[in-house]
Parts: sequence; C-alpha cells; structure tokens
Amino acid sequence: MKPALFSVLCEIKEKTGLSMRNAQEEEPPDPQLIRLDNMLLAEGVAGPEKGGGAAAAVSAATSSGGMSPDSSLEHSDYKTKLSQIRTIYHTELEKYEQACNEFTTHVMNLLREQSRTRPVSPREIERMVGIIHRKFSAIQTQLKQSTCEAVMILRSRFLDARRKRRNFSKQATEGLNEYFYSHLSNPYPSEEAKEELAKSCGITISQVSNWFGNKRIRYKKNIGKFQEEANIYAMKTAIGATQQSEDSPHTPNSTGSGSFSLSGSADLFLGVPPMNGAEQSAYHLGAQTNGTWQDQNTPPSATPPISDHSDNSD
DNA sequence: AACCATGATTACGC
DNA sequence: GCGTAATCATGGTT
Repeated sequence: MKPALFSVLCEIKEKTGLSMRNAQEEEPPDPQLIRLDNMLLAEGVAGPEKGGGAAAAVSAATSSGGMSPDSSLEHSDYKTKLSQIRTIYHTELEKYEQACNEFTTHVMNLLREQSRTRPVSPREIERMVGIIHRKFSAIQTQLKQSTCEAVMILRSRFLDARRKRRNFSKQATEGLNEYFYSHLSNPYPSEEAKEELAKSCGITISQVSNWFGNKRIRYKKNIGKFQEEANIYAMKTAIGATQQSEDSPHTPNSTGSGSFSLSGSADLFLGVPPMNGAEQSAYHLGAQTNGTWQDQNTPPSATPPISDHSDNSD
C-alpha cells in the first residue's frame, strides 16, 4: 500500500518539479575547465605520475621558451618546485574526490533511508548526486585554476631569463664591441661570425644576436653617446691591426674581428675629443648615421654589393 | 630610492 | 627567420 502511494506521489513530484529542475540537468562542457586541464597536462602537473611528468614539464617549458639548453641548475630548482605543486595538487584533488564520494554516499544513504518515510524517487536521488558532483567539480576547477596560477608564477619566476639577467663579462662585451665597431658600416655578423663570437665570448649565439640587436638600435638612437666608445674601440682595433701587420703580414684568422678597414668611419676618430662631438659628430660615421644601415641587401650608393670590408677574405 | 645601463622578450614587418 | 622598435626586469651607480 505505502510503496504504491509513494510512487504515485513521486510521479507527481517529478511532474511538478520537472520544469524547474530540468534546466540544470545536462552539464555544459565548460571550455575553461578544458583549458585548465590541458594546461595542467601540458605542464606535467596533471599527467602521469612522477619521472616522466616532471621531465615532460621541463621539456615543454624549455621548448616553449626557446631557451638555451644550459642553466640546468635553475631547471632542477624549477623542477623541484613544480613537483611540489604537483604533489599538492594531487593530494588536494584526492582529498576532494574522497570528500565528494563520502558526501555522496552519505546523502544517498540518507535519502534512501528517508524514502521509507517520505516519497523519494530514485531519479531524485540521482539528481541530487549530480548536484553534489557539480558542486565538487566546481571546487576542483578552482583548485585547478589556482594550480595553474601557481605554475605560471613559477614559470615566470624561473624561466623568464629577464629575471636572471647577468651582465656579460668584461671580455665578452669587449669582444662584441670590437666586432661591432670594426664593422660599423655593416654590423651584421654572419652566422659563422656569430658562432665565433659566441665561442670566444662564452655566450650563446642567440645572446650574440640579442646583443647586436640591442647595440644597433641603441647606437643608432644615440650616436653621440657611443662616440667615445666608438673611438676607443676603433683605436684599439687599429692598433691591434697595425701590430699584427707588423708582426705577421697575414690576415687574422682568430676572431675575425681584426683589421682596421673602417673605410669611411674610423679615419678621423683619433682627432675627435670624447666629450664635445656629440651634436655635430654624426658626421664622421657617414653611411650608417643617416642611412642607419637600413637595408643590408641594397646598398644605397657606391658601396659594392660584396659585404663591407676588404678584410674578410674567407 | 632614483637613475641609468643592459640583456631578454615581445610585437610586427619583410 | 632575422631585423627593428618598444618594452620589461634586473644590475650597478649615485
């Protein structure tokens, strides 16, 4: 008697409540959650356990950053921090899952128990479970979000080289400057030259490229400021070249920087005082000052298409 | 602390 | 992919 009555009442409840609750019945895919999942997976936080996970994370980080393969010390530090995040994430996740299961079973038992004294349909229980799961998954999403944030912060801390900037050694800067000022009319080192510079200066090729990029732009922006430096290096290379030519009349093959063929640029440097020349001094560096090196492939005027100097005999 | 120098990154163009 | 220009973030200096 009672079961039959209850089932009827349940049916009525279903019908009245249907319109209200049907809306939240199906759950949307939630693109943000997917995004978070993907990121955590890519970061190696959510992936397979240990070892492979961390390695994958580091490789992903390095590949995306395009960093140099060295600096493994920082990476190991990064790795430990990342695995810390991983463990926290996993324990939290597990905790939530467990809590969710416990709560769900608890509620289910409760409802089942209550179904003896009041009309509770199985569907209602099901729906309740769904609600609980949704609530917990919302919490999980939050956990994922904060984990993602933590990883991002970690990455920006450790992998962003700007934060770990060290000035190059004196010799390195010297070598770079030497090349720059001795090729002032066309300060674009070839791949080979970059390689040589990198090797001799103890830095990477991309660092050489960065350096030249920065140097060109900063030089061009404020030639006056670099006048003194230019003179010093021009003098230096000139002296080096003369010494070398006295010593042995061969083309230098060591760093490729030697030789004084500053054609239009270095001839008057010796007479320019370090301080006053700033304003009117853009003169003596000729081509590159007004032309600003612009296009390397189409020389504006009488320059022959073959590179810049007489020295590069390779 | 303010300031400049400097290496690295980003956005964009070719 | 390499270049410029702008920008960021840190290292040194004052």
